[in-house]
Amino acid sequence: MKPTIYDVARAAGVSTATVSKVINGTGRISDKTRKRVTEIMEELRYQPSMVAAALTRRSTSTVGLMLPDLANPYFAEIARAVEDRGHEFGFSLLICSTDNDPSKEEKYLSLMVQKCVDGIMIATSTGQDGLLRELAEQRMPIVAISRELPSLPVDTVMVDDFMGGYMAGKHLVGLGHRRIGIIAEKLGASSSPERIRGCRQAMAEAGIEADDSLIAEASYTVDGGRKAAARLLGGGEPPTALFACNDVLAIGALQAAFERGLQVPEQLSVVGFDNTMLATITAPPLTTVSQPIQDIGRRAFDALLQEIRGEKRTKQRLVLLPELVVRRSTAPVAGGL
Amino acid sequence: MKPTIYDVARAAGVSTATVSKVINGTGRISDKTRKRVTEIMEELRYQPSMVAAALTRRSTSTVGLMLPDLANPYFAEIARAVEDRGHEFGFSLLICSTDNDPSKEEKYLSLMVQKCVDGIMIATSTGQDGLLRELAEQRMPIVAISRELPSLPVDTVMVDDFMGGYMAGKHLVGLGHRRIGIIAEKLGASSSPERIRGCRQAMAEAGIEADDSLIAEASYTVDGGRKAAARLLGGGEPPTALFACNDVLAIGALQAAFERGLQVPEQLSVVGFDNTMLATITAPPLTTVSQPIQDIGRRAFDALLQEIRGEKRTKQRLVLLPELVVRRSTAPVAGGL
DNA sequence: TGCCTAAGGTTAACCGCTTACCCTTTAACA
DNA sequence: TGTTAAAGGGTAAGCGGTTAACCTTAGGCA
Repeated sequence: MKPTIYDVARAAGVSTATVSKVINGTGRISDKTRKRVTEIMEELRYQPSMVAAALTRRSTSTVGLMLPDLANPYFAEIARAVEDRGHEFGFSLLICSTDNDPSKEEKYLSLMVQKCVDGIMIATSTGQDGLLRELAEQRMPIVAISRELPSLPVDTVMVDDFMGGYMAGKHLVGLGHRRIGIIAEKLGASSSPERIRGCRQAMAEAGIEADDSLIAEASYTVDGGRKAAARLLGGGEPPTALFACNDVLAIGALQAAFERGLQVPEQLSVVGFDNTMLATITAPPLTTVSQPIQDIGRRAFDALLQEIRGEKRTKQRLVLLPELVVRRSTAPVAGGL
Repeated sequence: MKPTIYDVARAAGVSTATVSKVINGTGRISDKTRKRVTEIMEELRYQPSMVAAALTRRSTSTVGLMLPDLANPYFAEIARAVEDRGHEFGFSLLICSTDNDPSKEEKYLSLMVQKCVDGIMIATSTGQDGLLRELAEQRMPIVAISRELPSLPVDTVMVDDFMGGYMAGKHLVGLGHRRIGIIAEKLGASSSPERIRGCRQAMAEAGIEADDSLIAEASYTVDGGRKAAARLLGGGEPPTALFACNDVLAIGALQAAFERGLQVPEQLSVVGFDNTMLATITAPPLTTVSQPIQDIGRRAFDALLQEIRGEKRTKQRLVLLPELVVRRSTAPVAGGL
């Protein structure tokens, strides 16, 4: 049987209170006693039970992380960043993949409450009513990552999607493109609309009229991107450049181009978004708008931690700047400027 | 304040024991009482605390998952598979990325013990002494995923690495290749050696002599693979085919080929291993040995669950068969057979 | 010498559930 | 009518820690 604090106390000839104080470095304990207790703990290979401690402390040192799919590289990278930052402060993670399924969201949210997480990070577009709203109103620490939960009193850490879209658009316009297709995620609550708006702003500044026939919706998969791109490229007057609202979709676009025998970037430029590791391994490597994923994960955790510790009075909204990473999937429009 | 079981009991005019029985469906409770208690719980929005329950039940319904890096697609996919299977049975996951750093491994192992996980899944090559051995000997449920822990009494779920290597080798040999370079992970305890052995077996059967100058070690990154491939391709009599011990390394090989101006597959064939999503997005798409990742995750969890429930007497070693997925990165050797 | 205080511990209640065991009521049955 | 037993629920002792409050001792100081 695993030794308990009682075993340690008995062996050391002290009370459990003393042992507890030694473990936590609280209270006043003489060096002599501290040393003896420490030795006994070592000897018994004692590991304090965090679940018992959690019960009295009313804190589990665990935070929940809800995301659409852990197998998606973007979210896996986010999760890793949060994990690392959390561990630095002694927190561990309860990760749940929702597949953007509202019923799973609700179920996992409830799980997190039952497991008594100290706070929740949400990287999934989610219903803003039901349990989540209830929790937010009860002041459960919550931070939204990369997606907004506009009607809820929670912290938000995200990238400037509009600016990112603008950068992508500007880049393409600068290369002389005037027919620019856009591939967007389906989800209403996703970040695509802002990215699109940004891209169109850049186009508008160059005097290019918005053309809704140049926007295609896709499901959040490579294949979704491929099909959407195929639709755009198969149209009457096909675009010379494609802006995909994330790297996964951009990869689909690359594939669609390949299938039509279009050279990238000579005959078609492609820009992605996120700058996941995927962008570095495509051929050609993908020009993309880079999200500071490490930073997002870290800041999001830090914000949550402040909430947990009650160090904050007001909800904050942190918007980080994206950066354009030019690789080899974009080039001046065919035929020159 | 969150309502407790006492609040529910009081409001329903019953004892906490009764409420507990209603929650867990144990004991004998009349329909009338059950209904009343259920209604009160709903009304109070009561969520039972799993941490309190864990303390008395001595079970947290949580399993630990140790892997090298959650941001690595292969492990992210494993994690996702385990997560899904776990949730089916009411278990959640405590994920820790070790970066193959022995000190982190030890630290996270200790964390898992303190958090009282019901079992541990290890997908990281790890020191087999220290805490892990101790736990294994104390019959803590443990299963090794994809890597063996030979000297420890634990269950193992893995793919037949030898066979996978053999399939890759056979495929290349069948295409007429005779100079086949191999890119291996560095780590001693990794699965590379078996994969290499399999590949060489296939070569030997074709009458090709082993040539150690055709093996290059790489760190587990795209860049590592790129450098290793560059070394092999830069040699005196360069190989016409490359077998990389995983997809990440294979992608590096693809890049190295591109840099040298070698056409894949016309001038160089490349085979990977794992069949992660990466293999589908490279250009050309990667021929690779497929691991049944879903299956591995699922089986591994099932084995662990059996251990946890004490339904098993003997340790088992489950070896799944890989499958060769031929895409477009391999072709008959230049110059024909 | 007497009083005060700091140092170093101890006591015991409590955290929110679970569960072995016990008690009461009622119906069945001989 | 008395006996049993099943049904339905209550009692209370933990689970392994934490912590407020309290106790004891000894040194400092007037």
